[in-house]
Order: sequence, then structure tokens, then C-alpha cells
Amino acid sequence: MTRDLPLTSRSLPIALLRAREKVMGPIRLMLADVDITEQQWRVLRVLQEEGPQDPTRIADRACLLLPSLTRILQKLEEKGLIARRPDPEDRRKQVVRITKAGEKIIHDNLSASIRAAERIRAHLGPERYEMLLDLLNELNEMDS
Amino acid sequence: MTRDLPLTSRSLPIALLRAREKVMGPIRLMLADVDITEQQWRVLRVLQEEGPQDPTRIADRACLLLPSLTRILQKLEEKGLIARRPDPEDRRKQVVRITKAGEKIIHDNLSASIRAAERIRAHLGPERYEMLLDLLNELNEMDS
DNA sequence: AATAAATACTTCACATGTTAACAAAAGGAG
DNA sequence: CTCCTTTTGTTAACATGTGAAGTATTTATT
Repeated sequence: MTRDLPLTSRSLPIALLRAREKVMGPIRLMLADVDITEQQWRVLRVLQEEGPQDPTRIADRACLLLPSLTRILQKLEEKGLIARRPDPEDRRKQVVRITKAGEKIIHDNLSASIRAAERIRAHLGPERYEMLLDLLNELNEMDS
Repeated sequence: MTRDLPLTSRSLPIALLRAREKVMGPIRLMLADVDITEQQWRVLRVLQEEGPQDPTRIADRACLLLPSLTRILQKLEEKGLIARRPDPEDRRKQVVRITKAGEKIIHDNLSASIRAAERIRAHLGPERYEMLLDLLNELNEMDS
């Protein structure tokens, strides 16, 4: 009983890819105006929401791998949007925090970001939107 | 009534990112054994499912941008997994097809790929799995 | 305390994502 | 037919994704 592979519209990986592009496209355009990438935006948001923290935790929260994060933190530091200091408790670690300039970037783009999310929510309807998030989170809690 | 941004678990972009990683992680591992990337695999699958076609259509089906596809086709051609010939109707175009070696790659990894998909489906349950695909497709049909 | 194992990044190498610029060919308007 | 526009694919430049190797530091073992 060998089944065929699903068509692309019924292929979960591709459907996820397209959905992500649909959701992030408008946000990327908005961020391009302030010369910030989508990943840099995620890092700033994590720092602004959860406060100063070390790179490993940032990587977990922002869904980035450490090698990528290393480069991103370098760029953000050059731009003056974050600051770093060594962790006195553990000299392997650093403590990263967002600067005033970084908070301004967030503040200036927050409302547009929220509107983009609301637009998606309105398109699907609140119940289906929540259901989508529930299903994705359930998928993400799979062990493996 | 200004709302806060959602936590990462309720952030659609991040939930999509994590879901994609969860789904593709095992497949990436499998493909690494035959020295093929996830994107190269998508291109081969499109060609095997839909037959010979031009790069613009491949890019659409495999959810890749043309500049990425250009490089991927070069790699696949070097590996002997695809072949190209100019389109006699329109000299701007090419016709790309999968080779025997390319079909063998697909054949050798098809069953493991299907098993990975079935595993996800079993975890969510068939109804919820289909619902997830429906919601993603509905999202992808948003205009803009 | 000496050594092995684990942790927290960093660096490297290669592949892709993304935007912009570009060359070649096809289509359309006059 | 000529000029302009569109389409198709490539190249370039920079940023990130990803796995592997490397460095410094801490923790666990003996």
C-alpha cells in the first residue's frame, strides 16, 4: 500500500514555508526602511520583552542557531542597538541588553507589526487563528 | 486598547519557524547521507512529480527564488541529477528534467520521507493534521 | 589537585535567502 | 521596422542557515 507523496499544497513543509513567507513579507518590507533584518528584529524583541540575557537564551527564544546569532549580535552592536558585558558569575557568558536606540526601533515599528498580525487574524477569524497556533504549538512539542 | 505583542509561543512567525524546523529536521538528516540539501530535494521532487519544466515554474512549485534556484540547478547539474536543454520555442527559456541518477535519489529516500510525514500525522491525528494543512493553505491564499 | 567531560560561545566553510542590477530575448505600440 | 516594455534567467553583494571544528571556562570524576 505505497502511497504517493502529497501534492505541494498538501505538503506540510512547503505549506509552512509559504505561510511563513506570507506572514513575514510585509514585516520585512517595513523593517527594510530602518535597515533591520527580520532576525535582528526578533533579537531586539526578545531583549525588550524579556530583559538582558545571555546569547544561548536569546538563540532559544528567537529561534536562531548560535553561529547565526554571533554574527547578528556583532551587527547589532555596531549599529548601537544592543550592548554586551561579560557575566561576572561565569566568564564564558555575556549579558546582552537592548539600548535606548534599540528600544526606539522597536517603538517606531511596534504598531505596524501589530497591525500586520491583526490582519492575518482577521483573515482567518479569531477562532481559526488560535486553532492554527494551537496546532503549530502541539507540533512543536513533539519529542524528537 | 493597545495590546502587547504575543509571547513567542503565540507568535505566528516563530511558531511557523519552529514547526518547519521540527518537520524538516529529520528529513535533513536523511538527505545529508546522500549529500543533498533540503532545497535540492524539493527541486528533484517537483521534477519527478510534474515532469520537465522551466526554472520559473520550478521556483514557483518548490517555493524558491530564482537566484537561489540558479545556483541549485548548477549544483544538481554538476552532480548529474538533472539535465538542461534550451527551449526551442523561446530562447530565453530552458527545459529542465530529472535524470536516472536523480530518480534513484528520490526512490532511495521516498519511503523514509513518507514515514517522517506519517509520524507527524499520527502525532496530531489525521483530522487535526488535515485541519492544519487547510488553515495554512487558507493563509497562503491571502491576497498580498 | 589533575584530568576528563560538558558548556558557552566563536570561527569556518558551504548553501540558501533576499534585493538589486544586468543581459538576452520576446511582445507590443507607433 | 524601431522603440519601449516585459519576461527570463544570471550575477553580485550581503545576511542568515547549518554542520563541524576550535577556544576558553566551568563542572564532574577520581
